[in-house]
Amino acid sequence: MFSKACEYGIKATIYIAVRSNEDKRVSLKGIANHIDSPEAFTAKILQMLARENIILSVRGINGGFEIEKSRLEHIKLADIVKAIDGDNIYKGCGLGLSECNELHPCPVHFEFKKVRDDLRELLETTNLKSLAMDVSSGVSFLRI
Amino acid sequence: MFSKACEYGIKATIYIAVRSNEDKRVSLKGIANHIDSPEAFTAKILQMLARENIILSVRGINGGFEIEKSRLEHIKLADIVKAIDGDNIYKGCGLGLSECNELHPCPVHFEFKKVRDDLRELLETTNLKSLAMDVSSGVSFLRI
DNA sequence: TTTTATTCGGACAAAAAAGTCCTATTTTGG
DNA sequence: CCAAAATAGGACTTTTTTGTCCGAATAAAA
Ligand code: FES
Ligand code: FES
Repeated sequence: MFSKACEYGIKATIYIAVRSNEDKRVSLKGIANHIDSPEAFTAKILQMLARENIILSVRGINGGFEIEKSRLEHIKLADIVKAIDGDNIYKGCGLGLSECNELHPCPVHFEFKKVRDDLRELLETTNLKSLAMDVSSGVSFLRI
Repeated sequence: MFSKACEYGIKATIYIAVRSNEDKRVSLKGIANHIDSPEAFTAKILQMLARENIILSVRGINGGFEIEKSRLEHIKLADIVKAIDGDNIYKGCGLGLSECNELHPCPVHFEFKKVRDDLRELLETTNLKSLAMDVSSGVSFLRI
């Protein structure tokens, strides 16, 4: 469904959100440990997210990653997915035709489109704050 | 969503179904042309599908691929996807946790599960015959 | 000012997915 | 039987994804 990079990106961002909500900044090492991801690879993904202004990175001692608290509920899962995997999952044809086009549909188009639109809806409406709250309260988990 | 191999596999199988429904057997070359896929790579995928008894392969002159007409409506998209990509798309966690478990859910589990189950439903209920009919009647297309 | 803890970024390495090529095998028509 | 036409399958190559390493840049603390 999502690439590994995107999975790590989502989990990392949620973890940063959890800690930012407690006014804590978190280091790469802390992130990689909490989401159980390869550290150096995670660094690359965090760089992408920082360049896209989804997270904020701070260099030097006591540096790390954070997200402005007030933005938490405005950042959607879709922002992260789009930054890492692009929007093919929303827009692309499920059978790989060059474009998904109602007027030239592939055999699964009409059924597939529903599922894809539900996924898009999910990603576009789910915000970081609620995801972070669930993790904080032990309702959901980022690893194992 | 699906691997390239799986996309080719689905399209190839639908095309074989179209022709089988007209009591024709079709060659690798014919398939690759009609679904616009790399021939040698498509051959590998057809071998997999033949080993899984989803399609029937016939060697030698006038050989090719076919599907028993009476089976067309009993073969589901899910059979093809499972044979090529496995069942991770049905069963796996959307964020890559080692397993998708209600009792230890990832942050997107409850929303994601709905979409995933809809996809599973779609794949498990869509049969080859109806897909082939749509292509035959010009309602849907296998290439471009 | 120096040391230390941190991210950044480029180059590299490994693994997986996608794709190619060639020979062997099978089948049928001549 | 022999030649031709087809799939089977193993070895190989290319591309993409995933992952590692290390030095440079930065910022705070000592
Ligand atoms: S054309 Fe294939 S999903 Fe729309
Ligand atoms: S635990 Fe992640 S989708 Fe179920």
